[in-house]
Amino acid sequence: MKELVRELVRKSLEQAYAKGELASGQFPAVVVETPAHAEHGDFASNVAMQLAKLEKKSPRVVAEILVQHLAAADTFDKVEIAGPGFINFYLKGALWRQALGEIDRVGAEYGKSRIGNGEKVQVEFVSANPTGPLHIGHGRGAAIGDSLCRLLDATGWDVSREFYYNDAGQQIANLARSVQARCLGIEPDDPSWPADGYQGEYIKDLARCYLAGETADAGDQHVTAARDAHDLEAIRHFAVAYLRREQDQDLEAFDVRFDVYYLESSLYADGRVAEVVKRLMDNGHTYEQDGALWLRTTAFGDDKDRVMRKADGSYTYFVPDIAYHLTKWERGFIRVINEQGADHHSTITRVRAGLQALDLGIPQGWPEYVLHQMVTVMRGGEEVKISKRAGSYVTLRDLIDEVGRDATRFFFVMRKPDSQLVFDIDLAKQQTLDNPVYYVQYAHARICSIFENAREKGLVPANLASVPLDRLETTEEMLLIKALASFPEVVEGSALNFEPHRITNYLQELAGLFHSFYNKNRVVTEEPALTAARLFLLKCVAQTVRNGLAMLGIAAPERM
RNA sequence: GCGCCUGUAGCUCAGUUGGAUAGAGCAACGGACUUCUAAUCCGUAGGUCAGAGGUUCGAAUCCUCUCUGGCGCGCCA
Repeated sequence: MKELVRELVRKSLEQAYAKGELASGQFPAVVVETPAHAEHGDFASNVAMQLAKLEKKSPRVVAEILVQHLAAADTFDKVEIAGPGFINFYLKGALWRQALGEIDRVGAEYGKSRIGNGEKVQVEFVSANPTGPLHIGHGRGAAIGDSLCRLLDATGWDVSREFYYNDAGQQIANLARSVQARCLGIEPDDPSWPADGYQGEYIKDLARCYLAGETADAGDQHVTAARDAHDLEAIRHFAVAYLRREQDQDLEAFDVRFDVYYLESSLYADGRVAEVVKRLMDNGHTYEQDGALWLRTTAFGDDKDRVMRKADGSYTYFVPDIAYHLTKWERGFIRVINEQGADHHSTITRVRAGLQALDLGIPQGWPEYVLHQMVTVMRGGEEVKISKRAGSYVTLRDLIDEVGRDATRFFFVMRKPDSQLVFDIDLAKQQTLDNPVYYVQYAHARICSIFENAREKGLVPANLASVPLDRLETTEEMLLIKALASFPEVVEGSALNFEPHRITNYLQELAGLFHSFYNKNRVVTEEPALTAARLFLLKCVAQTVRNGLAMLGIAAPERM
């Protein structure tokens, strides 16, 4: 719809220029937007103001010229010049109503587009270390990352979801020692408790399962516990598989799935880490100092150089990180998006610097990042402190169990990733009007209930051809139709900007418009034509709500 | 100290990429069910967009500085 107006303005510019009424011949990109106030029309353009300087004419004069050349009598009810030089467009109602036919025709596809052109894009998200259960921060990452994937998929990208397991390195050694300590009956306050050990209760459970000889199945790993408290390697192996299984189960409960699980350990096993180190050295970007091998990341925008290989001979985490991202490049992902917590933002510069130092023609800004800020959990008006070490924190599983999957997902994506999120458990649990997710779902359920009522009266939704759409003319109906028509644009903006919260905002607005409509207008009336038209409108509203919720991985219940 | 993010109504937050009179929800107050779900709706009140400069026809939005809060600055990941 907006594109239609844009095109007409563009033509009008060309006309005016052809007739010599515009001198410059330089046209700015035509901006058409939806004004904040309805009295400024359905759409407005500021081209006249942008052109005024070039043309050395007042904006209103330029606007006059453009309006004269606007060949669109059958498109607009009214076109007027307002304020400093805006051109306001009032579309014919019939044109708006046509959008309903489109929604009905494409159904579940409504809102989707092809702007991604089938290009491959990889989204890496969650990527939690297998050292403990998923906590609330991972939850936000999972919800945002998964919604992002759904949005990119909806806009025509070929999406691959990836989870990177840091199953090697220092912290896994800490994990193994912590479990071993528990196996030996050592408590965290004991002097022989390992430094930097993980103190959580789950370590105790893990130790018990290990000693009991249980089997942990995760992905293609099937590890049976060796039961020997002195076999640190066996403990490590079991602990990683055990915690991975726990995480997989949590993610499944959250309805988040991945296409690829990539193991850090495999980068060592297949020699990729060694290869990367060699290449970086051959390229002359490294040097030795204090017994360690350094990468000159300052040559690529970092504020200090980074150690690659420690004095003890092992690699720091960011070497496998570079090797890992190199595999993404080699796997043909021109676009890669990493969704992470903002506390890891310093890795961005490092990973990009490392990739640049490989001299393989990888673009400077590759990969892209979406960082989400920290989550604060409130319960009973008080902040719940999160401390992994002490083992006291709210897990993702706790949340799903307590407030439900749908509310959890909605709450996690309803703020833009850039802002910190206050997760109010009490609010999310409330099944009342305060809770935005119920507000939206209720709109859907309510429409379904109206259909139920209509069916009981023998009314079935009619075909578009036989529905007198021109009977839809009240303010509430027109507002609903216009909101429905803007959905594809919202989806596009949401996907292109990596901002799923635009969808939650849109859905709350749409639900609000529906509830207003419902309270003022009766759907099932004595008048068959009007009833048919309104049922058709609501069919489109329900479809759009369903489509929007689907992009967030949230259910649209028919009954509540 | 340096880097990233943030600051909008009492609270939680939007704000269509620079547009016209800054919007929702909650909380407060006042209304609406013999009617398809009142888990809803309607109305009232609430603002120096952290502050100061700058850019221009036009700034919550862009630039500079100051201040607030969060995160990060390891031979941890």
